[in-house]
Amino acid sequence: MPTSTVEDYLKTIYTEQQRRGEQDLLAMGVMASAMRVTPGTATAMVKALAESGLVEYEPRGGVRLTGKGEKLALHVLRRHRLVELFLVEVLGLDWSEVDEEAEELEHAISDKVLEKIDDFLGHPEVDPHGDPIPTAKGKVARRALMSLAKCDLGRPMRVARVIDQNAQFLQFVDRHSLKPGTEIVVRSRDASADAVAIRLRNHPALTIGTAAAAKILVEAVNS
Amino acid sequence: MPTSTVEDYLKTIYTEQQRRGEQDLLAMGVMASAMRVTPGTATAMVKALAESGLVEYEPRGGVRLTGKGEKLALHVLRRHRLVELFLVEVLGLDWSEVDEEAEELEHAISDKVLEKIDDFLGHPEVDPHGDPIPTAKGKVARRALMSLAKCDLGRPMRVARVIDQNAQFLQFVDRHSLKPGTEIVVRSRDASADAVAIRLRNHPALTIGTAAAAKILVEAVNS
DNA sequence: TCCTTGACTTTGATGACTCAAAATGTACAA
DNA sequence: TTGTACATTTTGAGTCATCAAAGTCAAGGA
Repeated sequence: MPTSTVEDYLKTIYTEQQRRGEQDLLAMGVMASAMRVTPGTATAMVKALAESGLVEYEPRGGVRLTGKGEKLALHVLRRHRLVELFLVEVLGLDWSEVDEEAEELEHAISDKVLEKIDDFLGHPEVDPHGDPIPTAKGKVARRALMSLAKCDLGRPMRVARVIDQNAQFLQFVDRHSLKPGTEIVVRSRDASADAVAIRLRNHPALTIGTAAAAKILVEAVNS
Repeated sequence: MPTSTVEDYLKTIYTEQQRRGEQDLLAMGVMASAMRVTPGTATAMVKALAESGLVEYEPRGGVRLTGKGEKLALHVLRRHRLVELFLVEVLGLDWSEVDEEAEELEHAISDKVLEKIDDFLGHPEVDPHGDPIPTAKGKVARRALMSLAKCDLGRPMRVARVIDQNAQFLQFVDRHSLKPGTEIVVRSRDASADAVAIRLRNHPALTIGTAAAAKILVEAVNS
């Protein structure tokens, strides 16, 4: 019976932690802006989470999840991602809008319904954006992915994950057929121009900025 | 952006109003117990709803929905009932458990998802219990139904609606194949025994109490 | 008419979550 | 060493929904 606010804080700590590498402690300023609350609010909430044993909090240091907190965060993430996939696959929503919808639904879905959805979808491993879906036991499949900003040049790759839930960006990705599953080759990079030139089968050449390229993760095509 | 509490109060006022005939004003005591809060809480909330123009409140008289309040109540009911049907039809939950699930989901579903569900289900008119699903515009199809406690004796009827969300009762109804759609004949009633004897094709004779019979609504089989 | 009873309302408090703004701590630059 | 700038924490306050318990009203019986 954690409140949905608590669930949101834990989810945010987990995902921010992932996003910023392993820096261990997450600063309160980052917390506050990720949660879109004032710094004072973040401090207060994090202290409360620490009281509940869900996080460890070091004053003026930052916050990190405990085992218990991570378990709950992963459960929330499982709900979020299964719901996203369900909305896309079954109800036909666009992948750019399901994050927002799932934001609410993830707090309202019981375990029973969740597992029905999981069965219905055939126990998928990733959501529509390529984000891994934690198992009911809290295991997350790890994949070694590279971004378009860093992968080998000239080598055939496949888009595996897009790390940005912004609807605008997702629509851009879709318009250029860069959704997970697409095969792609990075032709060249130009650091000065901050640009990455890519090529897709049956598509005109495309050049995107490094920041955008960094948000598109690929894996080597093994064949 | 009404809170889910507000939505629950409005839904309760609407359904209680329906249940108790047209008595116009709903007493605060009824409100309080239907919402499972103390009388003081009900009074306070109803006053707040009156401030928002969703209900009319007469101190020591009771409460009734305004047009605006009824519209919102019907929208909540639409969400609730479409979700129930979806859970039964698509995810395969038992009809005895979907009311509880929908209780949460009804507050988390956007209009966009709701209409996708409605499309997916083919614009159904009733939920798994036979309760009418209001249209997006707030129209409720009215049907002239009789309960097993009052309908004609010996005449073929079809179960159309079961007015009780209690899981135990719904399971009982299911066990005896009395779900909506089933054809049924009331053989006799015995006021002293408080009993109603019924018969279904391919089933042993069954006698149920008047209170249970009153919760099962039927319509004449027209053929 | 008066009193009792039961329904209802008011009052004072609480818990969760939030903000604004004041206070504090810290790290780096001079 | 001493400021100062900036991140963080603290403080005081507000909203929403709730309860417990005290207060009030109104209707019917004596």
